[in-house]
Amino acid sequence: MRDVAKAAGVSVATVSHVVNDKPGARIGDDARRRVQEAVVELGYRPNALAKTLSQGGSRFIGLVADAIATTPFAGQIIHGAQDEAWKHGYVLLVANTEGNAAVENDAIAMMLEHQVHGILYSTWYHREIVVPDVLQQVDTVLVDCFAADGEFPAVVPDEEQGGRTATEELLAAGHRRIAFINTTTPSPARTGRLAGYRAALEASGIEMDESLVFSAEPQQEGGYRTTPRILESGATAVFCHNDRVAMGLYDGLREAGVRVPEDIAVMGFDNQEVIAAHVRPPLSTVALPHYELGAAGVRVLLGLESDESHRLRIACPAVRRASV
Amino acid sequence: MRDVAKAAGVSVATVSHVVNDKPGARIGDDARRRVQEAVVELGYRPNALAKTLSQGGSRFIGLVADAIATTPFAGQIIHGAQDEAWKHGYVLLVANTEGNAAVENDAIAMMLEHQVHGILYSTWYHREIVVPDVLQQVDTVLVDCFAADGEFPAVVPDEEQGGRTATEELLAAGHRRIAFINTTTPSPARTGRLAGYRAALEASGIEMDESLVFSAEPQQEGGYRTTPRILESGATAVFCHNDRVAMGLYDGLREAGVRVPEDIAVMGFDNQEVIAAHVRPPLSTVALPHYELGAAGVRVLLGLESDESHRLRIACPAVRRASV
DNA sequence: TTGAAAGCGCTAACAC
DNA sequence: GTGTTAGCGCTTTCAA
Repeated sequence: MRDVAKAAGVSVATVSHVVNDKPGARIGDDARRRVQEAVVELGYRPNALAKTLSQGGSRFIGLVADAIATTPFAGQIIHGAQDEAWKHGYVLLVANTEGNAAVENDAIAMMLEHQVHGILYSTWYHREIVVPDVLQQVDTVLVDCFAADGEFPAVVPDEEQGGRTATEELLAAGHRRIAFINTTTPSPARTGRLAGYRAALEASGIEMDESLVFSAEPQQEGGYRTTPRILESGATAVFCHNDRVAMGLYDGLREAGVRVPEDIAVMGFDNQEVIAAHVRPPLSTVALPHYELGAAGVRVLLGLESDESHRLRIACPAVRRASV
Repeated sequence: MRDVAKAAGVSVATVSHVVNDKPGARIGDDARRRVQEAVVELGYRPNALAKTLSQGGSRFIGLVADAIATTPFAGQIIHGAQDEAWKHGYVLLVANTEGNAAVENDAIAMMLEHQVHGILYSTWYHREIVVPDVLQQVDTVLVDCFAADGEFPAVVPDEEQGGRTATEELLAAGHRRIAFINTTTPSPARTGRLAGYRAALEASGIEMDESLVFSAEPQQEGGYRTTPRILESGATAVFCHNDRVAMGLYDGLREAGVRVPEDIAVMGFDNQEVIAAHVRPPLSTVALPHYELGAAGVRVLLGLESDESHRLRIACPAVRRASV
């Protein structure tokens, strides 16, 4: 910057004013032009760190994720967070902890030392967590998770609406006898999606038949194993707790010679690209709004959006393909 | 830091020395203790940015990725890069461009302004690229991609060794008539894996039968459609260009009533978790070493590792499951 | 309309 | 052993 000033024959203060296009600064057209020329001439780039130091308060937002490597989900959260952060002139500092508490602490310490404006603490599936102590020291928003006492603002997927949506898709296709393969794992997803399923049936005036609700491990295996009972139940449509279960169900159905969607309609949940878009037939499902979760996270961190309840629920939209 | 100095009754220089545990600095036990107490007392955290400013040269490494959101692969590169960077006291600045050149330029500019030590430029699948101009201004290493003229150091998967490994797995299981479903897309993966397949057969003294090499789109659909021809070929084993093709082949095989691995063995490539580990039977495959790619990338960036050819090839290990 | 100078939090050379 | 001081690159009064 000094060099630029020298080259343009002005002071560093003037350079600062023109490169930042300071509002209340009257700079002569001539000086301004000379500075701009010098800038390109010398290939000058401001030093963001020095700027931060002198202004106090950086433009960093920290994002700590527990499973960047193992699922595509974290990637979408990062993507959403980053787009939104950039939009407001912030930059993401990402740390991957793979669930290790020590790493997590180091990561957060490192972020604090880098003067992050705030931290987004995210998990790869929606759940309740206990928040690490260090986070008390900094503005934090929970993404895809929440604290028991609600002491931190959180952004989560709207599981119930998602379950309702999935069921409604099936209802809209004319089905009345709709099975639901729920997960065996206690989680907001389990209770929320079930509540949504119930709500949708009720809204359609269909009486809930408990024998149509099954439990299975939330993997392919679970869906596969449930197939015989689905077939016996006389259901004409199945809402699966997630896409992987649906994939297992596909396997079972195929072995039994039952066609999708002609003989039975299938609805998934999660919209896991590699699976949903590419099984045969492509799976209709409900998307987990990871991108939006990340984006909304930075919005609440920056105070641009908020929710009285401290728990912002993001809608899970239906993704129609060919299994319904 | 001033506060700590005051509280401990010493100078800031002394504080600096003890918090950084400076080697050639003789500090009295007493003073050291007082400083440490003051540090915890006041909850002092060094300002990493100020440190950077004063030392010149930051501890940031930039990682620009083209598809964080759409594949789990980028996540693994990030993870590997981050672990390795941390090991050397560096921190990752991540930017996701989703292939958009403008975004990419902004991202790189932002990194430069943050004084990154260097940049890792990565793509989600192995390919040749033309490197953006800005990267001339900074130490760069290409990860999972390479420049035509080899002007930048690159770290890529060893496709040929991978193809050889996959074929050897099948050979080791006693197969002699091994089909290969290659991709239709020109790429290092296509030529490399084929070369590896050839090399493995040759090393086993098996004459190459060109009619056993098929071409298919690198998706489920491609694998599915190739099934009839595989069946006609009389092959007892199939090496698929990737896991998705294998997944499609599974579908075709199942419909034809052919069992894996009893009637035919299948080998994939990529080790795409969601697919490979969960199809039925679990798919044996060869892993793309994304984690290692990221880690090796920072190593060469930091000058810890290098390759005369400017193209470091990382091994693709076999992952044995139940399809062979 | 422009420039001088103080200060952001820290390190490093050197003096004491 | 420990303190003084001069920067690091920038912003921001305030004076000229």
